[in-house]
Amino acid sequence: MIECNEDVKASKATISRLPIYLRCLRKSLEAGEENVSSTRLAEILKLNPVQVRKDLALVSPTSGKPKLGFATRELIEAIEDVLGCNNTNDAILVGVGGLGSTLLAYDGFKNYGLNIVAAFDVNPELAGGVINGIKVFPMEKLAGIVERLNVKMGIITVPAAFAQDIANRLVESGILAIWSFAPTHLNLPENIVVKYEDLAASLAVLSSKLKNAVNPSCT
Amino acid sequence: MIECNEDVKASKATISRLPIYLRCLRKSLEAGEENVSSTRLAEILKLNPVQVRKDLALVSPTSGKPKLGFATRELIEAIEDVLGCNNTNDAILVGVGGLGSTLLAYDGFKNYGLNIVAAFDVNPELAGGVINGIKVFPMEKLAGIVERLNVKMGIITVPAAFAQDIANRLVESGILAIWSFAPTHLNLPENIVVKYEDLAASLAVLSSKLKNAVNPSCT
DNA sequence: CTATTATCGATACTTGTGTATCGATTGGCG
DNA sequence: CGCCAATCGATACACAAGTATCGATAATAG
Repeated sequence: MIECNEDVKASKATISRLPIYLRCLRKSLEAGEENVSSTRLAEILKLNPVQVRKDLALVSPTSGKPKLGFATRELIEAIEDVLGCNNTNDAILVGVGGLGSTLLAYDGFKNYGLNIVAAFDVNPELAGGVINGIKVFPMEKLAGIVERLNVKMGIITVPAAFAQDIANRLVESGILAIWSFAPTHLNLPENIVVKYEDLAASLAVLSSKLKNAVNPSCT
Repeated sequence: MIECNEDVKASKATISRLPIYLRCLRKSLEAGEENVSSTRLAEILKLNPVQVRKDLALVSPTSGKPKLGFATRELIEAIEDVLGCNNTNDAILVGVGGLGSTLLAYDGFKNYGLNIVAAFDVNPELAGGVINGIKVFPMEKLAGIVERLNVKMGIITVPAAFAQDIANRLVESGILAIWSFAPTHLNLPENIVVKYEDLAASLAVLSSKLKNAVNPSCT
C-alpha cells in the first residue's frame, strides 16, 4: 500500500528543516539560479553551512559539485520526494471554527504534500457547507468517510475541552496520526502518533529569547 | 525597566515544556490534588519522570517532598513566575485575516502572559473594527502606537509575500521580537529575535513519524 | 595549461538534551 | 515505634544535534 522511494534516514531536526530549504530553493529557482551552494543557502537562512550541507547530503541523490553547489531543480525534486514519500498525504479536519476554517482556506499545504479531503463539525449548521472546495460533514459521517477514503491523518481544531473526545473518535475510525491544535494533552494508544501544535510553547521560547536579548544578566 | 524575579537558566527544551506542565497542573489543582509528584506528571504527559523532575527542579523555589511530591499551587505560581518574568507581555498583531482574527479571538494567551494590545491591517475597511476587545488600526498608526505603548513584540499573520515588508516596518517602529506565522524566511538585523511558527515543518515531522509507524522498514 | 579558489564530503569534536541509577529523605502502615 | 515504599536530588552515562577542520575536486581566470 505504502511505498517508499528512498531509504532516507534523517533526524527529526533535519526533517523539520527540509520544508524551509524547499521554500528557499523554489525562490532561488524562480530567480533563475540553476545552481545553489550550501554556503549560499546557509547565508540566506542564517544557518551553519556545514549543517545545511549535511542535511542536503542526506536527501540529495547526486552529490554537489565543487565550486558550483547543487542543481537547484534536482534538489527541489529530491526534497519533494522525501517529503512526499513520508506523507501519507490525505487528511481530514475536525472543528470548522476560526482556526479550522483558516487551515481549510490555506492552499499552501499542497506544496508540502498535505491534502485535506473532508472536514467535520458538531454544529449541524456548518455541515453541508464547502470551504475552499472542501466539504463539511456532520460528525456522524466521520467513521464512514475515514474508512472509505482510507485516510490516516486527522487534524483537530476544536476547543481543548472537546479534543480528547474527538481524538478518541478519530482513533476508533482508524486514524493513525493526529495533528492537534488544541492546547491540551491527549491520552491515546501507544501506536498513534501525535504532534501538538503548541502555540503556548512557542510563545514561551520566544519570550525567553526576548528576555535574554533585552536583559542578558538574567541568564 | 525590565525586572527579573529569578535567575532561571532553563534550556529551550525545558522552557517549551513549562506551558505543558502548567496546563496539567491547573487541571490537577481543579481536581483537588494539592500535591503532585513528578512521577504522576510524567505518567499523564507520557514523559520521562526524571526529565520532569529535572525541569521542575529548575523552576521550583522549594524542593519537592519525598513521598508527596510538589505542592501543586506553589508549582503553578513558580512556573507562572518564570514565564511571566520572561514575558515582556504586550504585543501587537499585523494582518487581520483568517489566522490573525483567530489569534485575536483566542483568549488562552492570557494564561501564558501574552497580551495583544492592538492590531493592524492594510485593508482600510478592517481598520476601526474591534475583535475580542482589540482595536484594529490602519498601518499608518503602527509606529506611533508601538512607541507610545512601548510594545516589544510583534505577531505577523500576513501572507508570505508581504511578511518581509511588514517585518521591516515593525523593526523600524522599535519591535524587538517577532512571532511570524508567514511561511517564509525573514531577513532581519542581528539583534531581533524571531520565532517562526512553521506549520510545514510540523507537518513534515508528523508525516515522517507516521511513515515510520506504518512502514518501519523504511527507516 | 596551470594556479586559484569556492565548494564539497568525511572525520573528529563539542554542546545540548534525554535517560538510568544511586543513596537520602520522609510520610504512611503494620 | 520501626519498617516499607514512594519520591526526591545528584551524579554519571548515552545519544542526538550542531560545529569545526581538512584534504579532495573541479570550474574559472590568467
